[in-house]
Amino acid sequence: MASTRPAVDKRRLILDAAVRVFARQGFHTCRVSDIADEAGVAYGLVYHYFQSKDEVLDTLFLERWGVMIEAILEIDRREIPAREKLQAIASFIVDSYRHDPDLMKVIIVEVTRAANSFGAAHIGEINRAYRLIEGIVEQAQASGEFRRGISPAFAAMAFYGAIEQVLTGWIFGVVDEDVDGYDRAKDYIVETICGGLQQR
Amino acid sequence: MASTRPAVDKRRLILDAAVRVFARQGFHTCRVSDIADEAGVAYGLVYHYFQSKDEVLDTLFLERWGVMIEAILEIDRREIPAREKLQAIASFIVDSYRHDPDLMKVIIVEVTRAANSFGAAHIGEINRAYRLIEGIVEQAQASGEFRRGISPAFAAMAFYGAIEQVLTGWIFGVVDEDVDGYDRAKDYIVETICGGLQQR
DNA sequence: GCGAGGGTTGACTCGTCAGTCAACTTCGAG
DNA sequence: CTCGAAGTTGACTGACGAGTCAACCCTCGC
Repeated sequence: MASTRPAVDKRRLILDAAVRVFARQGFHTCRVSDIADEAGVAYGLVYHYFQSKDEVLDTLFLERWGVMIEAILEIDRREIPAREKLQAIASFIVDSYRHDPDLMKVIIVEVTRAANSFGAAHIGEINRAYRLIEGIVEQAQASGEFRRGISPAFAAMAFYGAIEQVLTGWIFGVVDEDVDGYDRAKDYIVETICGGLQQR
Repeated sequence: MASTRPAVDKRRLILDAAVRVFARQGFHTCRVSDIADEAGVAYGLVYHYFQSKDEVLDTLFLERWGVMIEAILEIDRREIPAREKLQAIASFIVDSYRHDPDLMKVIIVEVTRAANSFGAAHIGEINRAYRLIEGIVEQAQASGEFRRGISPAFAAMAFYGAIEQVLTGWIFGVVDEDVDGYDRAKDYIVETICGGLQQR
């Protein structure tokens, strides 16, 4: 019963507190002391576990983005139509938001879309996700499931951009998030990107 | 010949310099003195024309966003199919980027997608644009040009999100911007959103 | 040529905050 | 019980940068 680890993982406590603080105030406008206060630990402890304020956000991003990349890879391995793969990816991302809106808000607002600071630093990781989606579209075009003539790279951007925009709508609070709203959103996104808006 | 105005409009000079500085360094990481240096004016002059650093960015955003809203309104007045309206809007936004990439970068990165700072402040203006696009989709669904079953609000987000994502690709420098790249991009976006990826 | 008002200057103030560090506490091993 | 290492504390420092302000310079009307 005597565990060699401390009862509570303070490092985790700090990371979780940072998510809430970054989501509430934004990375640039919050102070490190806000994170420490929120976590209920001393100021200095943040610097015991992390080299800098930046490293806290880096850690949060890399942790979560890694999980997402893994999920996309797993989905891509399945033997299902491309449309269902895209549906599964949209589902995963929307569910990530449903499960932890603060974390997704931080990742999107402070990293994925921050061209001058963290976005530039993690551009490689971000691109890996795009390219995986691109690959799915490419293969579907080769197999005849998707029509040719639309660049897979642009299709991937349109798809991912549509998802992020919907999340942004929730983040900004301009779209209501009722109970079934999340599942409807997934369907609308996939239906728009795969099926198109036009009458057929 | 004797103009009552000074030969050069220093206020304009400051705004234009701010665009370059914000684009290069980001709003939070640049100093007011960087703007003054870039404009070739004294530090204090920035505060002669603007109440605060924030007001400089607010001004840039409101100026440009107003022009865009006007453009969308004008396009919406035309008697053309919805698809062509969307094409014209995509065209306008992409051309805005082509004409002044720095300004568009600043508006997207620092305002449109900044949920905690300027985005929240200008949420009303940002929403006006979404709702205009939403209206176009709604009308097209009523007229039978677009199929029903996709929420116009989500369609608008998907459309606008796709555009912003492509611009973001250019901003991050992950998509090459060759001469005809801009026009191809417009077509891909509209073709994806209106026609869909799937084989028909 | 003189005075007034707007335009322009940049040194300075003053608050803020990331990061440091020396001291204290906890706990397990011997 | 004792020692040491790891975990934890928070007061302090040093840099930095937004915003102020008093003085300076034009130019134009009289």
